[in-house]
Amino acid sequence: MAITPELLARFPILRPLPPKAQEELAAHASSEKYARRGIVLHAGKREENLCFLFEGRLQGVDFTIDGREVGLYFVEPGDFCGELGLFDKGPQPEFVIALTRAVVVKVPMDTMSKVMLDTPGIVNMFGTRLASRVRQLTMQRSFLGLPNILQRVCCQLWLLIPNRDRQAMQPAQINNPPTHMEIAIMLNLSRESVTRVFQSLQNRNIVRRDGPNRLIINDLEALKKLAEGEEQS
Amino acid sequence: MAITPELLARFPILRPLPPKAQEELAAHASSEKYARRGIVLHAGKREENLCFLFEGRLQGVDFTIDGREVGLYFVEPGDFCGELGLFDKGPQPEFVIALTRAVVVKVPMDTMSKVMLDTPGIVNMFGTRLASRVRQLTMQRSFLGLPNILQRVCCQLWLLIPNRDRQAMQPAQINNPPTHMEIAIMLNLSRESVTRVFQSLQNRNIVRRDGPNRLIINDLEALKKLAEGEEQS
DNA sequence: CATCCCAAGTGACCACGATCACACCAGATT
DNA sequence: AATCTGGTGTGATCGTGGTCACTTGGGATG
Repeated sequence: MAITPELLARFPILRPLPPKAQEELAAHASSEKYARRGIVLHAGKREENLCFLFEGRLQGVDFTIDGREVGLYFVEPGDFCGELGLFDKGPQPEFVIALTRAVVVKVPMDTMSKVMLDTPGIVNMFGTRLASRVRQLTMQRSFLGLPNILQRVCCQLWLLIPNRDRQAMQPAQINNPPTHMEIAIMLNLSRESVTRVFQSLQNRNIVRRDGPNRLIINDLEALKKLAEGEEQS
Repeated sequence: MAITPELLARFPILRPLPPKAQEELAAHASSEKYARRGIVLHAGKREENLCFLFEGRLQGVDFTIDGREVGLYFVEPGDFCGELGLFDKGPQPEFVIALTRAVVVKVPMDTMSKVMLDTPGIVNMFGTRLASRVRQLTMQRSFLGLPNILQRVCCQLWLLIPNRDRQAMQPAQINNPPTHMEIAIMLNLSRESVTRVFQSLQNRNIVRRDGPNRLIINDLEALKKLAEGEEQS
């Protein structure tokens, strides 16, 4: 399927590129669909493409030696993954898996490298991006330090809320929310524990399910309080 | 104290720089000593310097809302920290604290930025560096997924062993080893649990203390086995 | 429509590791 | 010497959250 420069320009990190660069990238890009549980990036393999997520939700996951899943980050539409190889030629460290049906636009790494050489300033964009990835990993790590399970889950939920809603403190919705299991591996919890927390949140009318593909947050205020540990159990 | 270009060239990431650049950096650099527990980088503050560690050991730490310490990474001599601000102008996300007396060479961020502009290719070095930071955080995160305490501690110990010794599989030593508490916060454990694991390792003659500033690893093979979960409790 | 499958919900049980409360020791500090 | 401090060592206790075993329900898929 042909990718247009206009489509690429919808990704924040590509928008500032000069039109020529966007055309160049579009000429080599391709789109791919994934089913739920589809593997977008393989751990251990030198990755050849940057993967821009157009639709759906992805999750970076690692596996411990004994086979347990560890969740690292979520990828939402407009974001991308697989960028590590742009800087070092090392292999992709973790898997990236589709949590829902997903549409991904793939841009070959070497095309991107070429464009980066021609367009000074782009390197910095990707640098900035890496920096924010480090910040995110750091924050996620600090969640694991929380002794209280409820708090951990609320912190994660808080992060899943779209930015604008989070600031407006208005009832928000999370599309394609991760399953309990997928949240559990992000927080070093068992699936059952996450379920129990959700039960508790639903009983208090803080969140509500709206079909399988949508989670409604009724009471942002309360959620925030819980995330910050100002209220108990 | 005056910093010579030769001194700077001892840091791997600065060595490839052209002599002029090294001189420029040296002219603006200064060195600073820290006592144990001294704060090298302040979380939340826009950081003005890159901090190159000459001697001692540092640790990146974050604090959860309820005041618990969370350990993020260790910094060893030859390495540096505070590089996030090079790409975005965001604040330093975590504290960096001296675990021992430490000597740090500070290079002002804007001097470094200037040198980066003059010397294309350096941006990439720092990009590569950020990439490896991401890899390291990811790996550290995956340790937390391990259900077995002993295994977690052994993984961490394994990482603390100097590269050359790790490959040679010969008895190794760790200088200025972190305290049990400092290891504990890296692994989401209590200090007591770490102590008990060390007791167990010492009883099996896998590790040995040699004064307060040195830890000897007698049996790398056994440590590796434990880290990989091939042996129990 | 029947079947399958996977996510979610739920109770019972129990083990692991946190917590608490100590003792001990070595180096600083006076 | 006497005191302090911070790191380590150790037992007793207890609670949380993992594990197991099961049910329920809703979408897919044939």
